[in-house]
Amino acid sequence: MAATCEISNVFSNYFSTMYSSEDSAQTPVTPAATFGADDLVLTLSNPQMPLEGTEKASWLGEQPQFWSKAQVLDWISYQVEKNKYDASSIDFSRCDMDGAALCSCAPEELRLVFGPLGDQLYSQLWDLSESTSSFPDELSWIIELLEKDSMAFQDTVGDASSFGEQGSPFVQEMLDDSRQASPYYPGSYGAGAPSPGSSDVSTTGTGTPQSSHSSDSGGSDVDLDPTDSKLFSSDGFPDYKKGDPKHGKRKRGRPRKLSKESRECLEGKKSKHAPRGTHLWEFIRDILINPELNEGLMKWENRQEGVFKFLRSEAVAQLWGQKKKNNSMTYEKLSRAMRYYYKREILERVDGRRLVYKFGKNSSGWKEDEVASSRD
DNA sequence: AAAGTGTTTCCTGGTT
DNA sequence: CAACCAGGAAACACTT
Repeated sequence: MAATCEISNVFSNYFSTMYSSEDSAQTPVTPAATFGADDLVLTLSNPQMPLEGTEKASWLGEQPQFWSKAQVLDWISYQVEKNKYDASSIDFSRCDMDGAALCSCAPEELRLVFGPLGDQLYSQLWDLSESTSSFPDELSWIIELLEKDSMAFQDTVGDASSFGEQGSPFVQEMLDDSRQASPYYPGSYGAGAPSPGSSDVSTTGTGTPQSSHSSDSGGSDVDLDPTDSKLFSSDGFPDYKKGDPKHGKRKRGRPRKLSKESRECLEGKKSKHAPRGTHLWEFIRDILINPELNEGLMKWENRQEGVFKFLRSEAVAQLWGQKKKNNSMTYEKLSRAMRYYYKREILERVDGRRLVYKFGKNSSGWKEDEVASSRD
């Protein structure tokens, strides 16, 4: 039980860190601070990573050959940063190439453009081409993070979970605030969210912290400037889910959030992040096929048939929300999206059983043999 | 730029 | 009664 909690914490911590790195989009080049050892994990777990600044690592999980020019640049700057290399000696004018071009470079060419770093880049490129070919999702990152963080969490989890257990709105608010104030707050949600698992069900609906009324998908938390979010939380701007339903008929459908203008303004440039295969059903699948992580969140009812069940529906919804940078996600909404899968036969209906779904013929990657083969 | 896709948000009504 | 389930509608973020 405690273990379950910790795992969930780590898991959600993973997501929050991973996706909060996106928040760093608008931070001015933070000097590379304190990353320790493993680069991959660091990219995630240390959101301060100056890195490409826009996303966690746009190039990750994709084969270098398919990288766009932007991804190539991201990767290069990542490598520069990682190696503490003096970027001034790089001829960036010659970096204007896409992945295919990059991959076709001979080591000497790379050396020409990047100097001593060239060799490093060349071998990294090879590693990546090999590893990414079987890198369908972020699971291995979760695992790595788990390994790294589980230690640390042993210490902190006690405190963290006690926060959640109290479920004090103040604590929640604090956690939220601190996250607002510092998007890099590690484990922001990790500490607060999963424990809501205990409180989640009871506080459903209203339970959404909603400090920043979020805004799904794109570099969002960032969309709201601090003042706005203050407005939102205190006196609720559109405040759909806050408590005054009876007040004035809401319009049907999804309410507008921020104007595109302000969003673009804050996003600055082209932080176009490709959803890249991370759909809800894949997210669900990934939790399920990772027994070390899904404990307490979901379970297989019938592995062969692809029947599974939500154990902590709200907690899963929260995680999904984190992934989408939308902390007002609820199981109610998540389940609506799940129901859309019936028509597309990504899921099959399992009636009469609450919280139970079944993968359909248009889903993949969950069968045991598929999982096994993707693992090595 | 318009369409299409995949949600997200809301809502009404029914079931467990 | 709360928590779910079913779907319709419409808005939205992104991609094509």
